[in-house]
Amino acid sequence: MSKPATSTLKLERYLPYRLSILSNKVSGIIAAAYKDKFALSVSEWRIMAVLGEYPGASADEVSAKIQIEKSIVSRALQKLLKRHLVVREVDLNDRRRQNLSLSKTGSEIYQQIVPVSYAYEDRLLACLSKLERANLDKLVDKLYAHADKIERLDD
Amino acid sequence: MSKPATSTLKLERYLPYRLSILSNKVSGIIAAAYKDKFALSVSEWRIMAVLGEYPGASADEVSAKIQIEKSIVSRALQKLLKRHLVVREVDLNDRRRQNLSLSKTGSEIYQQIVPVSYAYEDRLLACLSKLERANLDKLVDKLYAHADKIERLDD
DNA sequence: TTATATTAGTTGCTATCGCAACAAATATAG
DNA sequence: CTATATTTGTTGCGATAGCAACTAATATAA
Repeated sequence: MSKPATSTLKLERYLPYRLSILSNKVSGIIAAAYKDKFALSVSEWRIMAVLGEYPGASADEVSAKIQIEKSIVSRALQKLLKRHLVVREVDLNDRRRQNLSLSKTGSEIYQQIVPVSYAYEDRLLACLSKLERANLDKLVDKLYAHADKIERLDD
Repeated sequence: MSKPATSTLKLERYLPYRLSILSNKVSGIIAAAYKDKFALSVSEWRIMAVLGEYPGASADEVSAKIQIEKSIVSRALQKLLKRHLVVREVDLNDRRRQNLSLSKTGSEIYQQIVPVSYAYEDRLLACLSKLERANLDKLVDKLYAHADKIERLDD
């Protein structure tokens, strides 16, 4: 039996769409919390998160890590620097490079946000069993790696 | 054993972040295809997708369906109307409302995009077994429903 | 050395986002 | 009926996104 000449797309069952809605919903909830409690956008918070994990990273490394365009990282950094949440110093071995890290205040805020973030994750994952969580993790990893491959093929 | 006073967030293992990266990657790949082949943004395509499934929907209904702010829908519609991909007519029973549907040209483009969209989905899901796909579907559904609940609690 | 290419980061520009204010039509309350 | 509230859709405006051009520093090649 051949396919009908005219078909429709069931948006609600279409995985790319479903991922996008789910991700926006989840990010939206957390973004609101960050914004309310710490006056940070998701991008700003992610930059701080990278610097919490990798002190001394450069803007370029941050950009690559969180897959945010370097111009956006640059402007988000300007805000974080102005608020003295992040400090930077020119790398003496390579003066193009600027090493970034959380300031004392930045670290304190970071330390406050980490448990809040994990609490949101826990709350979100509360609907899944331990096995389901492990499965989800595996599936997302697989898709992630595979999407990377597709992306490279397309270029 | 109590938690250490200082902890870091492993961004790469943080589900909200992972979902966001995965979703952006997937959407980005498909967005590029829509843009190249049909000069449509993802929002524009989604509007067309809703109208393909539900001809006669109003802008508000489209907005609710795809969870895109009504101002964005309004402006995206202006473009689609200008390109004559969508037509609209004032509802005679309620003149606030405007019934939207794909034009003849719009339908033709829609018919071209549907298989392309499914092909991308297939290609993305090629890395998963049938069982894994079913699992993913179930997990996303669960998270989706649960995130909705969390969202409402927060308001 | 000098010329060229690459890399880090910033900035200009345009398009989009998303909230809030708004106008017009309709629904509801008194 | 009149006044008020709600609903649909548009628009103003500030914030953000993201491409591309740019500067400055470094690396590579001749």
